[in-house]
This record gives sequence, C-alpha cells and structure tokens, in this order.
Amino acid sequence: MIDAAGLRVMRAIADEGSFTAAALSLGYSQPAISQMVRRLETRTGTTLVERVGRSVRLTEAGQVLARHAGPVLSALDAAEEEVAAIAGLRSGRVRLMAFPSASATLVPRALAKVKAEHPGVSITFSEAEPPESLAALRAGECDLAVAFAYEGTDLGRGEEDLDAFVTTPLLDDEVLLAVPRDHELAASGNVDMAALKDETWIAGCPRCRGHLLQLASEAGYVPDVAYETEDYVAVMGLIAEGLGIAVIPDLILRTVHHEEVAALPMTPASRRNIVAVTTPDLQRVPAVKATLDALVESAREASAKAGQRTTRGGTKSAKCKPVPTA
Amino acid sequence: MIDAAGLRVMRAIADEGSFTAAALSLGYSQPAISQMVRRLETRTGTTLVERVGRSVRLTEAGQVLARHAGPVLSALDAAEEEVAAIAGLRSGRVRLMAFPSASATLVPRALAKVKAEHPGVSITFSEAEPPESLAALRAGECDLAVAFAYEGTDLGRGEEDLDAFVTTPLLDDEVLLAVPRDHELAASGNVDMAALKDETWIAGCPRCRGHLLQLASEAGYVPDVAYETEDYVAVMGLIAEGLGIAVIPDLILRTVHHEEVAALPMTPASRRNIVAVTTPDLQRVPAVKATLDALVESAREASAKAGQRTTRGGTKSAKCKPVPTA
DNA sequence: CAGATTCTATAACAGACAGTTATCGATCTC
DNA sequence: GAGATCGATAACTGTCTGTTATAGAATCTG
Repeated sequence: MIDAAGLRVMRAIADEGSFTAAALSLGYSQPAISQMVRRLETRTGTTLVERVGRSVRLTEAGQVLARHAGPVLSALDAAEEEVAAIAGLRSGRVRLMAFPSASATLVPRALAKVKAEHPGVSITFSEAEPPESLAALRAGECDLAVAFAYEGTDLGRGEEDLDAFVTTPLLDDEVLLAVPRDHELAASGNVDMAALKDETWIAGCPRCRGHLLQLASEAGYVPDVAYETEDYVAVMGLIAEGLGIAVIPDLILRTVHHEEVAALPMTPASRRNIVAVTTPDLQRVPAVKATLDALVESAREASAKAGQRTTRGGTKSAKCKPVPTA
Repeated sequence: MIDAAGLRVMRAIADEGSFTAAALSLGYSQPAISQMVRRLETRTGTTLVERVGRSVRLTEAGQVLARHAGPVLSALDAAEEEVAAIAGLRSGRVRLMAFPSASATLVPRALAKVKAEHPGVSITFSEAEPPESLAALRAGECDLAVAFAYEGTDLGRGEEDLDAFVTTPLLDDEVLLAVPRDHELAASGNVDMAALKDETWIAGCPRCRGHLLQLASEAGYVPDVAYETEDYVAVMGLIAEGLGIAVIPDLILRTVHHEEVAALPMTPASRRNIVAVTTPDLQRVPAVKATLDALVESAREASAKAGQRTTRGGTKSAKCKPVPTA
C-alpha cells in the first residue's frame, strides 16, 4: 500500500517545505509530486498535506509518514549497499571444494590471487573427492568444486548433469608411472602398459584404482594390486621401498617428491582432466566468478611449469639397486 | 532501486522455498514472481536465486535481501498502521481554539463527547478571541477554531477567507440586556435600545464593545461606556452594584449567574453567531471532523435548553432597589 | 494597487512496468 | 514410463508513473 517512493516524497516535502522544492531535490517535476501526494492521500484515506496559500504543510498523518521515511529508507539503502558489495566483490563468500591433491598448489595459489585482488571476498575451503563435491554442489552446500576425471570417463555422476553443471577445464594432468629409482624400467624413456603385466601395483583413491584397472584391462590383464592407500606420501614410500609401482598424476608427483622414485611417461598416454565445476547460476555470482577465474589463471601458470617438470621427471634416468616386489 | 515489493517477494521465496509457493502466499501468479526476481537480478547485477532442478535456492545476495525484508517491511507496516490509526480515529490530535465564553459549556461538552467516542483522539485546547484564533488556523497552529460574529459582521478578518475557511454554524446566541434586578426596566418584557440613551454602560471584550457601539449608533446615540473588562464575572458584579448596564450574550449569562442581575430581550433583537471554523483540508482529517461533529451536536443540545433559559431570564421580573448609575 | 513571481493543480499524453493467461520444457515421483 | 509439479517464456493488457504545457491562486514588490 505505502511504498518507499511515497515515503521519500513525504520526507522531501517535510524537509523542503514545498512541492516544487521537493520535486527539485528528488529530481522529479513538480506535478509528479503533486500527483504522488494525491495518490498517497487516496490510498491512506487521509489528508496528508494541508494546502495553505501557495505553500503546503504536512498534517499529522503526513508527518507520521515523513518521520517513518528515515528508518525505512536507510534500511533499504543498507540492503542495497550490502548487495552491491557482493556484486562489486567488496564482499562475498565462496564455498570451495577440491579433491586433496588439488589442495596442494592449484587451490592455494588461486585463493591467494582472490585474496589479493578482492580482500573482501572470503573463501571457505574443504577437501572432497569429485563424487561428494558434486553432490555438495547439487545440495547447495558448495559454490565451486574442483574435480577431475580420467580421460574418457565422467565426473562420477551420470551424464544427467551435463547442463545442470558448468565445467571449466583447468589442467590436463598427465598420468605417469612411478617406479623405484633402481627399477629396471626406470631408465626407459617410455613404458608400455602391456609390459607391466607382472608388476605388483599400489592403488590410490577409489577412482584412481578404477583408472588403473581400466588401463590394465585395455592392455589385456588384471593388475596385481597389493596395496591401497589414499595417502600419496605413503604410496611414494611403498614405491621407494620396492614394494610396488603405481600410476600417479603428474600434479601429485610435483608435490610429493621422493628421491628414490622415478616417474616415466606411459604408453598409451593417459591424462587426468582437472576441471572446475559450478552451476550456471552460481557462475554469475561475482565472487564465484572471480574465484573461478583465479583457478583458471593459476592452472595456466602451473601448466606452463608442468611441461618442464614432466619432461625432467620423464627423462630422469635411474641407476640404482632394484628392489624385489613384495 | 530496490523497493519494498522486491523485498517482500524475496522473503516469500526464502520462506516458502519455491516461486509457486511464494506466489501463492503473496496472492500473485507464478510468472509474476519469476519476472520480479529477474527484474531484481538485472537491477542489482547479481544472481539472487539459484535455479536448481525444479526448485530454487537463494544465493548469498538473495539471502541478504530476504534478511533485510523483515525490518523494512515491518517499519513500513508500522507507518501504515500509524496513519490508519489517525485516519481511523484510533489516534489523532486536534488543536482547538475557542473564545473564552465558549469554553464554559459548549467546548467542554464537545470534548467530553469526543473523548467518550474516540478515546484515542487527544484534543489540546486554548482560549483565543476570533481574530487570533483565525490567525492561528491560518498559521497552522490550530486545527479548529470556535469563533463568533455579531450578526451582520464578519469574523474579524476580511472576506478574503471565505473559501479558505469552512465555517459551520453552531449556535445562534441572543444578545440580552443585563440590568440590576431593581432597575426600572427590569420589569419590562422587552427594552428598546433607543430608550437606553442615558444609561451608563459596561463593555466586555473589544469586539463586544464594538457591538455595543454599533447598536447604540443604530439607535442614534453614542453610549456612555464607563467600564471595560473582559471578565464577565466582574461585569455582573458591576451591574449588580448598579454601576451600569450591559449587553451580554445569553450563553454567558447561562454560565455567569448573579442573583441581582436581570436579563431582558432587546429591540432591535441582536444575535451573536457562534461558528466553528477550519480549513477544507483539515475538515477531512477524521479527528478534526469528529470534533467538529461533537461541537455541532453539543451546540444543538445547548440550543434547545437556551430557548427555555432565555424565556425564563427574559420574563423574570425584578422588584428590588434601584441603584444610580455611576 | 497592479504586475511579476512563485507556488500548486490539472490536462493530455507517453512509456514503462507489473500483472495476467497460455504454454513449454524439465524434473521429481509413483 | 506416465503423470504431476515447478519454473521459464511469450504475448497481451491495464495501470501506474512519469513527462510537458497551462491555468489559477497567493505572495511579493515597486
């Protein structure tokens, strides 16, 4: 019934003392004020302004409206300002989820970028593997997820979500073969998967294990998986001790070094696609967009270095003692 | 930019959890909500609602708006309620001015009526003679004035105000001649003004004095005004002591009794018109209207009694000692 | 006292806006 | 897989909210 515009007009009349002055101060024409007052009067059913001579004076009811204008309008301004702060990246909150090994460099770097450019944006971050992070995204508990999929597979959900989600490629992570530095293959420039039929394997996370099974299956055998752990530091330790070999994404190898482990490119080459996932709606939220951009940028930087690193890792020759598989 | 309607919609969406339910609760159609949200989103430049599946969820910015809706809308409601209270006579304030002798019965009775029928209406009352009360009305310091004019004269202002003011007749007050009870004329049923050429007069307020001068002038003489006082109790005392005679409106005689004073009708008959004056705008203010109505009603009651009283006063015979004029 | 100025009211009009109904596509449920 | 439910969209409509132009009234001024 009564709207903010009406209050604004009444306050202006109270402040300025005349319709004309009120119109001027609000940037309206004089008849607009005249009509607005009349509208308000018919709506409230009361006289709000007393027309005396060539000036006007507010009646008691009019003064009531003018008096209420302050609180209401400032509350509205506060709301608008708060939204504008979010829109203008002076504020905002992003709930980010990423799988563990992305937390090592990609995510921290992106977080630092966002913090540097938009100090007002706060990002909460938690680790989750792709299936859970997508579920959280779908459940509204997460705004942006960093997930991965091995080439040729999906993100762990059905294809139903193809248009419910927006996927932005971040990195193409090459999957390497990690062997003890003194393994017989450590010197080869490239290892054929088929040649690893008799090796003992160490599997990582469930999806990584699935990927290993798939690779072996394509090479025509079922791998002997002796160990399973999601802790890549442990994986490296196991490899270094000669207890097995593993397929490990380059991104992880870059973080978890081990002197006694060598990484080699494989045939067929296998890649892990790291992507950022959000929804079309959330992607338009400025803070989410900014974080996504930061992720893309730090992925680009990491990708440049990755090329060097992969080459180095791939060509690094091994010349140490072989350790029998357990 | 953001208006109350927008906040109301956002809050409804937050409360109800869907556009359709929000539309239902607000009495709108579903597309109206859909469009409203889109409008708000373009205006704020941010996504406010996350469309997930067949349901919706508020983004951070959307939650901000929904959160602000409460205070703003309740403040608006409070304003509306307050105005409605004034319009609906559950509240309201009337500043009433009346000339002194109207304060005796007419005004108190009207005040009592208003208080009984509309306890929320508060009336402030002050005494003022017609010229001042009209000035106050014009100056906005008064909402309703009770004034009087002797028949054939105006209210003390020029006729310029004929349409700026609204005048409501209240009483037709007959002007009587007050003489000592033992005055030689006290027995007459009706006294001719012309026969009072040699009397000594007591004048009341300035305008009453003017009225006396006019009556005498019409009768062809200039009265000998020996005393002037606005205090009618004093006037009665003076008359009772035989120091002079006076023309006094019946309304006053009804309040200020004096055993030793008789009141007689005069020829030519002279009347004092008591009216209520306000402005067209103020007349539409319910509290003012109610007070005006109460005045009219109590005037009607007083008028009925006045007939009886005047007759009695006029026919009351005097049989006491004559007192020489001073 | 008359003219100038300044204010509000009104008329006529234009555009935007906020609703409507009808319909579609998508999703969740049984 | 069928039906129900929900949101998006299209097309349309009426009202509302501004505008400009002009008239009328009141105050100020010379």
